[in-house]
Amino acid sequence: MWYALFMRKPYVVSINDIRLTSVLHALSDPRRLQIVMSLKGNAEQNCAIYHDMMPKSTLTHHLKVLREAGVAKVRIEGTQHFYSLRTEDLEQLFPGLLTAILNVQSELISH
Amino acid sequence: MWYALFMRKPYVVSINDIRLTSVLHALSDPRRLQIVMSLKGNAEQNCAIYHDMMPKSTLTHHLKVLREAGVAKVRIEGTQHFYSLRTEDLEQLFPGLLTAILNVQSELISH
DNA sequence: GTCAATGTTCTAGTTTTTTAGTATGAATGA
DNA sequence: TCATTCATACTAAAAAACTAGAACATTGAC
Repeated sequence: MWYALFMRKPYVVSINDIRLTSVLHALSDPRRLQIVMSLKGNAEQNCAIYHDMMPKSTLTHHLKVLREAGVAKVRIEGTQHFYSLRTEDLEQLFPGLLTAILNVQSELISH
Repeated sequence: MWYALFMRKPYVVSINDIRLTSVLHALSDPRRLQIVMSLKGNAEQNCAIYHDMMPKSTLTHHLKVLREAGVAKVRIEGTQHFYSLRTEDLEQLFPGLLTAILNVQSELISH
């Protein structure tokens, strides 16, 4: 379609629209938090590594929540999507928050 | 007083049962986060100050979520309930987390 | 063009959460 | 005892979130 050129880049939430409640909500789901933990240390992950965690459509949903909250961003390369955390943006808005969360021991994450 | 022994103590979540996802979920609601912010700096607040924010039963619900997640605790004095944050427990489990959240500027909290 | 690989969108069913009215309980003072 | 205050419990309805199957879209290789 004619607008395909504009859709190649996924919508990214402006740093000015990131809000704490949305970020906390995005991080409050065990599966999303697991995804976020896997992106620790500026890691970039392809969706494929999560496919044993959940069905594709469920994964897409969770990644969308993370993107729309401003927690994660995606880089598209061919047919593959590579996800990473918006570490700098989050640090700027909420100093120390992401670090504190990423440092939590796995036993304390969820029941 | 002798009958103090029979006084109902509110259920308190053991520190061993506090989980990050539950804490983040509790903090992800704008009204609950507003309550938490009002408890900053070891403040202790009586429920009454929140009564212009929402109906009593709604307030009770939100306070219960905060208590059950291990974010807040309550001290009962007569008919009044005084709420405060479990600052030390949270700092022990999730170093830096609560501080990071309490330091967020109000404009960045919610839409 | 056709095909396979990779993800998204659409949709619906289920579960969880939020809200708030009403009823109930516990403590206090007259 | 009785009324009052303060807060929780119960209940039901509405809203939001989660899950996942099926269809669709995009890319790259042949």
